[in-house]
Amino acid sequence: MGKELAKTYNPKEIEEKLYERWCENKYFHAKADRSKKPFTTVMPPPNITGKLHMGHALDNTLQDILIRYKRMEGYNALWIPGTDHAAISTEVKVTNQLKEEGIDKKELGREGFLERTWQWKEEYAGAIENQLKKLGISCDWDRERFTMDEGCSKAVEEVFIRLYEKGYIYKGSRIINWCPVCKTSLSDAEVEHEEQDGFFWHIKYPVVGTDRFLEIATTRPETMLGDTAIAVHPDDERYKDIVGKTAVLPLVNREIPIVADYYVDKEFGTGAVKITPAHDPNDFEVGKRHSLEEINVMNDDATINQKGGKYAGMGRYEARKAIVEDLEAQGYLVKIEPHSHNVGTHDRCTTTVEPLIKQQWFVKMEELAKPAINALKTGELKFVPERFDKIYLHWLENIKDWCISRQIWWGHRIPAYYCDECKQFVVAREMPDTCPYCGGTHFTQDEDTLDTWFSSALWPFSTLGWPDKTEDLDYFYPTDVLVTGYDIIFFWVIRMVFSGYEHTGKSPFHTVLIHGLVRDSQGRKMSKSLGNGIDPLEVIDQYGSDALRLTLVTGNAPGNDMRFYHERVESSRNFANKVWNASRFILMNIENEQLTQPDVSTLTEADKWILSKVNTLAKDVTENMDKFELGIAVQKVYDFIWDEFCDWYIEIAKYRIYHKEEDPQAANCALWTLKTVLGQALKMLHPFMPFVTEEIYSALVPEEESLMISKWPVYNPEWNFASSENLMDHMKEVIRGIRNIRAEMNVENSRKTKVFIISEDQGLCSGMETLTDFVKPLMNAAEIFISTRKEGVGEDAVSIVVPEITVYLPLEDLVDFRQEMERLKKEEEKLKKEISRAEGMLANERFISKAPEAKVQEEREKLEKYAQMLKQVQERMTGLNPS
RNA sequence: GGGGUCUUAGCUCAGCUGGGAGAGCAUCUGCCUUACAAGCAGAGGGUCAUAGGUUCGAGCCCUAUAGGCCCCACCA
Repeated sequence: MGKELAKTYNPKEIEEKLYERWCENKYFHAKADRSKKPFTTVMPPPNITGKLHMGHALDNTLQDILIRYKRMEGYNALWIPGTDHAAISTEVKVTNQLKEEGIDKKELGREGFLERTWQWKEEYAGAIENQLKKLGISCDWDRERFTMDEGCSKAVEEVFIRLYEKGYIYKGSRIINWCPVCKTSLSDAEVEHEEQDGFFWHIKYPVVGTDRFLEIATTRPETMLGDTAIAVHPDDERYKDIVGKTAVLPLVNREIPIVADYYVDKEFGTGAVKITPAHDPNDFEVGKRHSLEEINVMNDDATINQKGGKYAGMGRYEARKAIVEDLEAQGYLVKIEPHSHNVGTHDRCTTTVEPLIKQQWFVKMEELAKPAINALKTGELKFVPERFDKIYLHWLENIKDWCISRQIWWGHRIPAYYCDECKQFVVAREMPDTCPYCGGTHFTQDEDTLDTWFSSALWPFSTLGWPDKTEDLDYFYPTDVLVTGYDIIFFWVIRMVFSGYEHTGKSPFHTVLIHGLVRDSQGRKMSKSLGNGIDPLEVIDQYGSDALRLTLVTGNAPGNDMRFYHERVESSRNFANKVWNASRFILMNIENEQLTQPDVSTLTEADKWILSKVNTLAKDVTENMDKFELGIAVQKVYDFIWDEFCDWYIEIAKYRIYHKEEDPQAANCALWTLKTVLGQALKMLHPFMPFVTEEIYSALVPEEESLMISKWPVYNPEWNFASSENLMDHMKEVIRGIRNIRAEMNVENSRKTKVFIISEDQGLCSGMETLTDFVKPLMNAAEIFISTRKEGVGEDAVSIVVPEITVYLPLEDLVDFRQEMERLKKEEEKLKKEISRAEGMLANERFISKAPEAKVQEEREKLEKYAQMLKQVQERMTGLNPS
């Protein structure tokens, strides 16, 4: 900060400069150091699919607040950044980019495509890094990682092999979710279910050997080409006699059995279900139970294959139409009913997923899930807020085997090698020399890659060097807190936890801090299709990084979604400016001053009051931070700075500053207090608004290296001044009362009055006496008289009653006795109401006996206070009475 | 079908373990008072969704109800 300080805070001038300075000085870098306690967190790696959105800004702001706070508290704070290769998402993006250039990815081939995708990665990871830097986040860039870098890839391979050797990974032919556009299998978590309007087609199947027909209802008539049975409920009287018989599949003319299975719901549809084991997960299970044939009638692109006879080559919806037409023509279609049902779609491309039977790799989940479930029950892991426990547990307790193989190129290739001779495979770290089954010497690696979450599941320890036993791993792991949105608990958090237990024997973190989504001003999800996304960079450009950060962390409870709109950022920006200007005032006045710490005895009541306040603030804010109540914490700092420090203390301190020549010692007290309190406040504000605070602090305390590595304030009982706080509370009441009356009576600002402050409390009087010079401008007073007895006040004064004090403002010509009486009557009424409320409570025996003593005492004191005030009001009314 | 969450000032939301309802924005009234008009001082504005219950005491805990949002689930 130079001598010429801008009147308004200009973030652009300082943000980049400060960030560079922090980086150059390696403040973000942490290395293992046994003399300090570590605090570790890993960044949820953003996907390299595009630029960051507001959700990332929130996620990283929260992490930065925590890490900066812990760093200032003296922890060896490590925050590991990185990006995720985002397998399918990225492959889709690159494929589309190629398509725009008129290139089919198959033309490029695997190697060419991967080369192209690595280029993409370089470009986007770089852009993401720049965005994060604009946000001011203090992660250790020296440790930046990527889920497909060498170390992470090594961890992935190691995990795959270990789980395979343990029997937890297996290859099997099962029904999986298939995306016909991406042409890959998907895990259950990647399928989104959405309600869609469709139809129920009722079709009748002739029962062989009878003249009966069996009517079934289906939402997907095209799958009938693969029907291998009809199922009814075993106890269904309607169908009991035909169980065991066969029916003829219309159009196909295949004879299929009628089986009984408890899966069927008698009440639903017609009570008879066509069974297509190859195209429906439930039917697949039924098929297994009854040893039914599995007929796959679809190709990978969801067109009908040659098993579908005349429909071969048609798309699934085209085939549906043709089949329905044929059924109708041949008299098998009974009716069509509208019906809405859930359709599974691929979360990355929204294509309707097709259940298909495929050879895939799976992770057996039952055993892995157990310690992850236990972690929550023993408290080794906790969610903030707690309600996400249930979501986590419910998912884990119902977990099914995880399909981990993907038929795409971008990802970690499965370390399984097939013998070219006997086709058996070997899972190994390297391509084997000879086949253990047939002695063959030529192998081909499995073409498939792994689910993207397979590598991110290892993120908390793969980034610290695992599987090697590194010093970093030993020192920084397990990490402490994971910050992420509730939308990826299933995908990611759960998988990190069970992976952590399986491979390191520990939960990868003890706390998961969950946040919600950032929505637009109307509460809608920000999305590309709606075009309602707000670019964090644009907001930073307009209002500054600190303003964006403050906006994201205030006025929102953990785990809840928030709405984002410009007015909120504006008010955050205004706060940054407020801090800037208050500091500017202080800096202007301490320039060229040799401030010394005054003896406590020379401090005024006002100084002690604000010092006491900031001291208590440190305690409160620390407590909130430790409970992850970041929004509450920053609110308290905000209120302190704006309401207490700026609006009261600075105003009170001005008198001594302006009279420095007359009393340099008094000025020293005021300036020292201003500097000290501002310093403390800046520290507490720093995790939230790092730039403006650092910039000011470096001017305020130039002898210190940097605010971000300074010590977090700690509560000190010696700086707690209860009586000063009490005195100032009264003084503020008096001033507010006077301002109030003046505004109400339209007294011009230029009209300074005498002020008489009357209180029976001698201590209060002498305390106030010490402040008179300071507060004169605040109450627009010409002179202040303080006394225990009412004297020298004429009746043509307005009175203001506050606890223990009556204030008189001689406003002669403005005083209307009738009006003054009215006002006092209203005041009297109010007090009487308060008194009767307190009396009512205290008259309640059960309140006296059951409520805590402190509460009862509190009510007694209130009663006393109001009674006293009532007396003051009534005395004044008698005085006013002309009689 | 199961679970979660929300309903508080005109708007957006806080309100920690139950002890006299808060903020920001907006509105109204004065102020360019030598840090700040991105500001200062003052004001108005709420049956805390509804109905019960627990309690000396409920915005907060319990049970229903209504409406909104979200997640999970194999009802063809």
